[in-house]
Amino acid sequence: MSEGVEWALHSCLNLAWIGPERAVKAARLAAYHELPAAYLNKQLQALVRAGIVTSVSGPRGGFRLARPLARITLMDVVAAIEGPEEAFRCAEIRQQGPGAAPPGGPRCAIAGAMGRAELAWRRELAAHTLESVRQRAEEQAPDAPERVRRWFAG
Amino acid sequence: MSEGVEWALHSCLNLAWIGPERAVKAARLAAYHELPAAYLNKQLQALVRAGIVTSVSGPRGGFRLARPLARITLMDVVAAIEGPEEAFRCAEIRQQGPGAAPPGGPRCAIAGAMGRAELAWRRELAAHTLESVRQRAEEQAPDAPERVRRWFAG
DNA sequence: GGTCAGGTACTCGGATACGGGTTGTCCGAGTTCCCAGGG
DNA sequence: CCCTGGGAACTCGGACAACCCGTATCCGAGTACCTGACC
Repeated sequence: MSEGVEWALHSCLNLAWIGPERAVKAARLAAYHELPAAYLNKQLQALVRAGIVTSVSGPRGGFRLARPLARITLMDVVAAIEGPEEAFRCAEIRQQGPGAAPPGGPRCAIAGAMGRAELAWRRELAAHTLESVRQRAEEQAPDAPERVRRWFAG
Repeated sequence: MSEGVEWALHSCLNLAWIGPERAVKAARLAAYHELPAAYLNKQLQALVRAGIVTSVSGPRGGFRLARPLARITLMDVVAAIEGPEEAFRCAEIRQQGPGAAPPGGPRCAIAGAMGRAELAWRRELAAHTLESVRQRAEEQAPDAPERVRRWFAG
């Protein structure tokens, strides 16, 4: 899986802690974790296309969350970065060569089983919102929100 | 995910239908679905290293299942081909840059949430054996075993 | 003093290179079978 | 006729290239702010 997913998730949490008052530019979000600024910008563009964050150009521009964390699931972010297609793409090789199965039949049993597993993964991702992740993070490190706010303010 | 997983799963089912009496060479397994023979051989080597199939060199050589389908899970095959490492590899970026979290603390909440989702995926894969997949496939196409056996015999 | 137009600086957005990993191919190591020769 | 040794053919196993996607970067499009002049 692309590491851009991890960057996007951390950036969303940071944006939430900073607050919706002002937009934050990509370079500053990147500097907080020493990431390549231009590349993080590219990932944030994907979040914009998915409607998770909004962007403003020009001075005082940057990114901010499009909706509260409670309405953003892990699945939303993963789908925005990785794309909507499934990880296990069945090429239907059973319909190739001498062993070709008659077309029009039911779905390949292998594809079905792999699909169910991937569905479990997606369900788990869709069941957890970033709000729950934030709560857990604040339980573990209660000073995290304040520290983020301070650094991005200065 | 590597498409070699799909090839390996189909090959295991075919090996089971052919029966453990004689070994089947990689080129013949590949021809059944018009796959590149040398590359399928490479994937089968991974299954050998994982102990899922056994190999014999020389004339009359080839591959055969190392144990019954009931003792081979989808997880076994995926781990053999894809490797044991997790798909979501947390680079711990929160410990880099000005926003570095104090080391030694609990695990990153994001990594935890993603890890739970991936665990659900792995649980689902580990819960289904190839035997259950075979049963389902035979329900959908009762003549599949006989067709496979015929083709590989001739 | 207030208003407006122009210029400037700043940031996102998409088009453009680079590198690592999956995909694909090849030849050598090892084994089995066949065959000829000898007892 | 039976046994044995050598050779040959066949298949796996790992080393070697090609292609593609994820990584990284850069410059142009668009916008807000500031400045200066004008009313």
